Amino acid sequence: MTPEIINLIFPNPLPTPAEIEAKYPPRQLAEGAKVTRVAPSPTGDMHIGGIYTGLLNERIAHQSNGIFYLRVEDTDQKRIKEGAMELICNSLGRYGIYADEGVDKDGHDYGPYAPYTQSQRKEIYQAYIKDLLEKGLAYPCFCAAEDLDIMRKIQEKTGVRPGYYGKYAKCRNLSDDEILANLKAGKPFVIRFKSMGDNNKRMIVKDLIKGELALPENDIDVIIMKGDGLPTYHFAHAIDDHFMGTTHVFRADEWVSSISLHIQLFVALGWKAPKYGHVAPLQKLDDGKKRKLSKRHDPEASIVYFWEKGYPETALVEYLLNLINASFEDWRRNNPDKNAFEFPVNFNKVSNAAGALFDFVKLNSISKDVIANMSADQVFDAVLKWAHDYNPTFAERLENNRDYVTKILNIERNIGKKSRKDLTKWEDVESDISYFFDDLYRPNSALLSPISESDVRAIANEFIALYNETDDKDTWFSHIKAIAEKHGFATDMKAYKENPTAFKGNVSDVAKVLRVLVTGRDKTPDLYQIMQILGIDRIKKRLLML
RNA sequence: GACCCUAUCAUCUAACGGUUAGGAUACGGCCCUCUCAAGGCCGGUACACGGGUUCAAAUCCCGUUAGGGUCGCCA
Repeated sequence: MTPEIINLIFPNPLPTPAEIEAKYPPRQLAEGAKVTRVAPSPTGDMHIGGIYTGLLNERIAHQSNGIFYLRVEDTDQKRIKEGAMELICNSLGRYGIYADEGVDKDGHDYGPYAPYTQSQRKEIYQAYIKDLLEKGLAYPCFCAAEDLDIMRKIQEKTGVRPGYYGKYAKCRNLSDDEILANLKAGKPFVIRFKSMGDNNKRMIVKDLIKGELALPENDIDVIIMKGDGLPTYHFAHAIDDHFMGTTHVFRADEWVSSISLHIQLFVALGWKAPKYGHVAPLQKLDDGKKRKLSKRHDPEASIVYFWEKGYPETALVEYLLNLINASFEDWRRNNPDKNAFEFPVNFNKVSNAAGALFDFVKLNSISKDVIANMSADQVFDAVLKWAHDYNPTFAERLENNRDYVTKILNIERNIGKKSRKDLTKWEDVESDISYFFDDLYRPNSALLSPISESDVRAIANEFIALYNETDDKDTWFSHIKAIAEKHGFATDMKAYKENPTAFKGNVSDVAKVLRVLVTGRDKTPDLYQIMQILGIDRIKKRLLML
């Protein structure tokens, strides 16, 4: 390609490759240290899969005393959304995924390889595109989008592989004169990579997760610079991961078919490609069929969904770790007190199967465990934080009743052992504890059904006569037994089971009357503790409502 | 359609030629018990199918079927 052509393409001065190499020298890394990254696009969405691969990359880097950085892939200017950076940084930060280098929520760079935002690296990309042009490894293409659409349709119709390659790569063999004429005429253009691959040949690639892959060589002359002068993903990936010193790239499965292109790009640039590991995408069951969790169709694909529901951050992290390495749950059982980030992640043991169904049942179970092992104060703070964002009236109630609610949350909370596990997520808390508040308490006498009204009345009245707030639990229960006995309910479960018809019911039915009257529910935590917290006035009022 | 990948309980998975195919979640039962939860104990018709190779196959090979992914001036 003549200098005249190149000057028409890049009229403004650009740094030379040598200058760029000097500005961004290779990293000095300790033995075994790995450099990984998370590279989201600021599109205003944060996919759960992004947290998944982000966590994997972060663990691999930090576990090895390496570097984990954040790069913003904003080369598609059309899709950029305001506030996206804040969402990205918040999402990562919430789950403890900290970048050593990158961009903060205000767009400020930190770290030696800045800028970490691709749109600000235009000159770097262009310098190398110019270099490839000079070396004859790239060329300008003047085909309009409509022409390409037509071409693709023809290819589909005639059953040939779609794409810009071989005889379909019309601009590949344009003469210098033709190029010059087009350029001078101001015809819009893109820059394409001149592929040296042969689609009939296979290249063997070792994927860190999937193992050996036999991929066809890339023979498509992909666009490396778009009409707006910014690079496409593929080219930016090669440039950035080279200069930022990435050693390992763990990314979603959907990139597998691009591996050969990427390696080709690294070869053309004269650099060593990073090691790749491809993770299968999270799936969901839809109409009996598995499919990729999609932002468009599935609210639960977005990380915001988990915030709205109020899943504790640790629960999601543990669930994801569990998907990354199934051995996590064994480790957790053996190390119940350790922080999840102490778990040694092994990328060799990431499942290379088709893709896991995102399992909310399991997430819920993990979440219950996580919450059961938090203190009442911690739970309170987390619920309050959640409520501030998603349930302001509840937040107000919490703030006005901190001690009271903390006591409620402390019922049957025995951290480390046999702790109550009825809370799955913060969203559930309000309805869970509603009966502790008079304005939310709803009597439900229907739950009393098999027990006669006169018995109910008698039980309630007699209990109040006997109730003393200072009684210990045994004394409290002895009153219930006494009432049971008096009204023909069994107090001995064995006796009751042997001859159920001899009794009206048993002591649990008496307790049930009190429970239903006091809480409006037939299933609650320990009734004694509930009554202690509720206080005698509320109990009296509710028992005498009939 | 072409290409790549994958295939073990309902779900996530372990197994890397020799196991009564293991664990977790879910589910069911029993125990405990003032209900529920928790906890303890127990339980279930899982190696997609068909061919090979081998003394021996869930594990290796081939095919079938099924599922997933990719074929953009999106990443």
